[in-house]
Amino acid sequence: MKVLDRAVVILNVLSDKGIPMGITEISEETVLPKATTHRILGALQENYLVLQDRHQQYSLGPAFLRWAYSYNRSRGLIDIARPFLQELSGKISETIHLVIYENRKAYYIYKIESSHPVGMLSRTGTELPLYSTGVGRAILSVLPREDLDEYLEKTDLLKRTPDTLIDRERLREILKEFRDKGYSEENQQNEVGIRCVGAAILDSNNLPTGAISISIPAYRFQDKKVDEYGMLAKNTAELISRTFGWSNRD
Amino acid sequence: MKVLDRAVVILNVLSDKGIPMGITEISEETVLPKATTHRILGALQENYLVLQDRHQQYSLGPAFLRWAYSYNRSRGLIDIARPFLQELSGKISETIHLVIYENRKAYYIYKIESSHPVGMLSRTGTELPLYSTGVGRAILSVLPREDLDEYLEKTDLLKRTPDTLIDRERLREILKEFRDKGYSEENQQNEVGIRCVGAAILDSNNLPTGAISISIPAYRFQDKKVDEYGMLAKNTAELISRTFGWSNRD
DNA sequence: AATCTTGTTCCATAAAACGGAATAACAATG
DNA sequence: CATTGTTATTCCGTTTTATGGAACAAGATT
Repeated sequence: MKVLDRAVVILNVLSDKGIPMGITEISEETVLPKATTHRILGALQENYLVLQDRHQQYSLGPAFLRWAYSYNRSRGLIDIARPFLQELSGKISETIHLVIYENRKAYYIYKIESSHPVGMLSRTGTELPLYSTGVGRAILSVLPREDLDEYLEKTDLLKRTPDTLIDRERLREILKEFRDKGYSEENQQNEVGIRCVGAAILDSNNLPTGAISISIPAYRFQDKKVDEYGMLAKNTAELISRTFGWSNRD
Repeated sequence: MKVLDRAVVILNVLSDKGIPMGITEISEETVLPKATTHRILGALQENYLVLQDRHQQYSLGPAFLRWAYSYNRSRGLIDIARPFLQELSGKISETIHLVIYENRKAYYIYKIESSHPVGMLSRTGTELPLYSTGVGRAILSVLPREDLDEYLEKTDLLKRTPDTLIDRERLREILKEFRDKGYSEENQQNEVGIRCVGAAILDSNNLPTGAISISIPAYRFQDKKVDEYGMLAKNTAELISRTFGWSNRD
């Protein structure tokens, strides 16, 4: 795949130089024929990967901001969160999930199994319900009012288990409680036999960028343990949030 | 230059999704044959533009960080503007946008949301319409006559909302008014429910190098407030322009 | 006005991309 | 554990596309 490699070389040269370059300079630096350089630059320009100013000087374009931002979000979150989840996993030997909240949807991106071994990306890409999962509820609980309104309006609440709460007003109430407590709960709302606590990860804008949860078989997750685990989730999420740029609640 | 265009499409799909994707999903989303998708992804991977995890899921690679950094550095606009926007954000707790005007096109590059910097935007890199946005109108209003003529000639004015003004002559008139006042306005021209004021950032040649805007939900942006916010935008843009080399209007 | 430098276009040729279809690897199911 | 349904990867003859030397054009410099 020659064109692509060459395009990358050109972009790297532009990036290294840092200031706008003429086509001759680029073609010398990349050791590519001028005609070829010209053609590739033209294609790059059409895609806003490079810009050409009024003196025919080329420089990198703004498209990279978008891609870099995206890279930072997904990859960055895992890298930042991993050590904290490892630590949490040392204290409790239970299943821990990390999800990313992107485009108003949540996806699993990382998982630590109840035994210490680490499982990666079990079923990435499958969107998971916000109203019935620990992670989802944690995210909903910290959402701005308008966003929550929109979510509740557009979403069908389905009985995923016999216990699933599908009353919108009641859901609002418990989300309010979760927000105050700093962690969310869920008892066999999404899957029979599984009980969860969760907490949201916030960015510098106080918006949720993801969430973590601790999942335990319901039969051995007694009520009296909920607060203990909930606070663990809350504290871990807070540490991750800090590293992620979050500074203070409200 | 087909491969390049297709590669860009693939990267955009990955970027929009935000999380790792399988090759089938990518090929469906991009409407490219699977074999082709596979080949291009392979080439991208060799250049570290995409990463493939152990479950054959692709995501954007770290190469973009380097390019985005370089882009930002060369365009010092953000750095210059940031403190002034911060200051403005302290006075009003509303959403503030910074755009760069480059090659006759405008792009969002920075945003502050109710006094919390958001930084790079996910939508950065996508061109935004000049005739219907606050920032765009601010830029058009200070353009030399010939440039405006050319813009109006070459651009299709589309009804982006029911209210969008698509009459060229009328547009000319209000741009003239904006130029005299020093700030632009826009009421639900680009997005229903959003009302803006904007002001252009000028360089030493008196040409627009960018613009800023204040966006407020239309229902609480009363007419009587427009001039107050407009002047704030104007004054802030003027301070940035000065630091950017601009000396005096006309 | 002449000359040098840099950017752009041409076009026959060679090379690279194409994509339908076969195959292989994996996961889910019964 | 065999079977079925998915999803990823490889193959390869064909078509399209990129190639780059050279001619040309546009500025800049002398």
